[in-house]
Amino acid sequence: MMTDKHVHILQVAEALFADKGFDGTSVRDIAGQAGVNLAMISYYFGSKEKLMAALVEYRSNYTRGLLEELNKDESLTPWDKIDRLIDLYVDKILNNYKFHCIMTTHLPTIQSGDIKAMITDIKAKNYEEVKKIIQEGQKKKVFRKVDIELSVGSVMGTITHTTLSKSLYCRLLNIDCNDDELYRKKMIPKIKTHLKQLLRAHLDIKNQE
Amino acid sequence: MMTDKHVHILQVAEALFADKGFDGTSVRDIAGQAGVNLAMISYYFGSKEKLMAALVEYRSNYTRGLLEELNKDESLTPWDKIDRLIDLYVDKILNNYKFHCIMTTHLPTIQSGDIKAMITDIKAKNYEEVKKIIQEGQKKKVFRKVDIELSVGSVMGTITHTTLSKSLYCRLLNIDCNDDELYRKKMIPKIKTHLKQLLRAHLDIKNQE
DNA sequence: TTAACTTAAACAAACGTTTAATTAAAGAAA
DNA sequence: TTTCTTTAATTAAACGTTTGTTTAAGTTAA
Repeated sequence: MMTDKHVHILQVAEALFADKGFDGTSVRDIAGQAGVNLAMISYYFGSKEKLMAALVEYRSNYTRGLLEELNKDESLTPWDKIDRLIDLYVDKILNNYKFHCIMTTHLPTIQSGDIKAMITDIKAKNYEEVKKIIQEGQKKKVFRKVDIELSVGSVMGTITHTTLSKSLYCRLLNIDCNDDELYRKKMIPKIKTHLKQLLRAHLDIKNQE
Repeated sequence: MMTDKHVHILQVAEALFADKGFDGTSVRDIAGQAGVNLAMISYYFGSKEKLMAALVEYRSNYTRGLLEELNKDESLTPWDKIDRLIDLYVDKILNNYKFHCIMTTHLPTIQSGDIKAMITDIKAKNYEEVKKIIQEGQKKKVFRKVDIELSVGSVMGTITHTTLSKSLYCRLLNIDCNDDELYRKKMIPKIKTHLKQLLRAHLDIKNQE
């Protein structure tokens, strides 16, 4: 059972893991910052690794639902779906960038194969949903032939890059690196515009060569 | 002074950091795998963090030289330069992906501000070189107006994504995840083709809307 | 009264670093 | 070359912390 206290601990752990990494965060850090006794973490989750697994599961159930919903909507054109897809991912990642940092950067360092397989599963399933959108566009002769795996990779990679190289973009755009709110406010529309322009050129069947 | 032994330790540390992260790798691990005494790491580099700084410097001097050389070559058209740029980065990152993993994923977890600033500096300088290429193409009316920062980000992000989500791509392409050689052999041409197609559509002034 | 929750304290193991003793190498004087 | 001296390189052992986890006693709520 997941009480409010469980969730609170997960949220604190999330912020710490994102900031200092899995190994760089001690169970004492988490307990201290969450205001609970040290032993509660083991009592609640079993171990530090299982806490991580619980965090991943807690955060990952949400996205797939949104993707499946988007795919089912038959009133949308393929171009509409691409635009919504970009909006969805940019918002999701930049607004939960702490969790996203963990998923992309810190999880590979975890030695537990179980958790790694779990993540790959989640990514693969989300990828399949996006693939359907592109294939539908190709079937309707709106999109041209492209490398689907890497087209998805370019979208994900671009967004990830803006979270991983945040300090670089802050410097390029003259933003104070500690002002998260401002960074999101400036970057979210910028990334959306760029990705939509990029994919419009990339997918348009009129740009066939 | 950098002896062969220094370099050997750096290479061992690089592989371990890439695999298990900075905090996840102990100085004892490094010493053991490198076949040197534990105390030698402190004796040679001063501390674990300074070893990391030495590693970054050792690996980073190379790339900028290549970029500057590419930019000076006036016999190349902007499209040629884009193609060479992609070849350069894809080869560089996939062939040194261990180091690249450290740069992108593990370094943000290091608490030392000095090293972080060092990395941001390196990235910013490399970015400036790429920016010059795109601006030259725009000046010659070959490239259209695009978001330069994020266009570079899409290239870097795509390549990074293939190293960070290696296990996902292995599954999608039915490759044994442990066979690094095969992964590189299949992915390098695949990424190059995709990125060249992507940028051709993205940058071409004829696709102006 | 029973079960779930919470705690302070203790556990052994692993951590990065330092110490002090020893060996190897290099240079100068014989 | 040989011997002596000085510096550098290397080592095993120990340092004091911090790590994740467990224990056993205590509290709360049903």
